[in-house]
Amino acid sequence: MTDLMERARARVRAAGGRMTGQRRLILETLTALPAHPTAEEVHTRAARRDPALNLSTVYRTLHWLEAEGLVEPRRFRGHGRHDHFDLAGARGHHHFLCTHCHRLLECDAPQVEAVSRSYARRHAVKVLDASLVLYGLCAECAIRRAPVRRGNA
Amino acid sequence: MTDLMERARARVRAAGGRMTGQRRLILETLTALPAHPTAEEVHTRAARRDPALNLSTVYRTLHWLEAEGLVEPRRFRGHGRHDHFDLAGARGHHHFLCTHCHRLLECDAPQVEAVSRSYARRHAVKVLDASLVLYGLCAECAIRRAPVRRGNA
DNA sequence: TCATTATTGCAAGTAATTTGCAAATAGGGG
DNA sequence: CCCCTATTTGCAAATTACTTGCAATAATGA
Repeated sequence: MTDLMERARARVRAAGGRMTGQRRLILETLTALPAHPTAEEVHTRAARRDPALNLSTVYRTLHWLEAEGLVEPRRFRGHGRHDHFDLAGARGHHHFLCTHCHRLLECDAPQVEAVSRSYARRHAVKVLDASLVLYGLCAECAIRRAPVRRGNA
Repeated sequence: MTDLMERARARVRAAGGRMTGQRRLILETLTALPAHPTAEEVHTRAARRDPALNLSTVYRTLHWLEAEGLVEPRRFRGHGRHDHFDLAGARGHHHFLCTHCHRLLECDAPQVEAVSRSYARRHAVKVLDASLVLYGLCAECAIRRAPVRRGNA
């Protein structure tokens, strides 16, 4: 059905693995859930459909997806010590994190590609991936919460 | 002496706290050590001068520095579950991480400032900080390890 | 259907970090 | 310079987030 499911199925076959109900459920949950869930969040949500699903299975599946390059673990400021799992898509997948409400948004920043190329050229390195995280106040918080005051008597 | 030390001293006074020998030692260690040490690394190095220094004191001091905005905890791919502590400097402090040797380098990418402004304008948000991490092969690894092959019979 | 072997659930284990608490000590007041 | 008191420390135990061993379960190919 989903792209993720298809890709995962292909990897399973290729490796002589098995597409179990748990894996299917976790994959569906991953596409249903908002981006960047933690393993806990995936588990909690998936457990609504299969209460017997174990948290270790979620971790194991997530790690397997990571090894297959379909998912990428990340950690964001202000979100404790939890790993968040990001569907690994094309390059140029960036984030905006509101330092007030801690909302985490996907963010387009196509210029990052050029920044990488520029850096690679200047330092003779090979850049394979890039991740930009912007921190600030989201539109809502920027309104509700007066931004930094300019000059003040 | 160092900027970090001075700034820390100021915060201590402002909060009616105390500048203990341990704090001084940890601050000096932070400036002496290469960038991004883990708490363990700070502790191991500092313990050369004060073997009685406890790891929890290092953690506590690091968290205090974090609260004061002088240091920033980060986690990098391929570096396990350890937090690395980055001296929080000016904006525009970015990183290059070699996916082969796991070397972590500071990286200049002045254009990020412009990317942030552009994003802020387009999405009506306020961007306060930005962090770019580039992944790839550092100069040495790019040589030793043949990069991705172009066309092949 | 059956055998094979990947995958799961469970419970115990780890590693990094945090916390409670009594002992130690910085730094202001005298 | 010494004392007083609140801040900080060291230690050990606790917690958190994640991992692993192993016997039971179940997905596939024959």
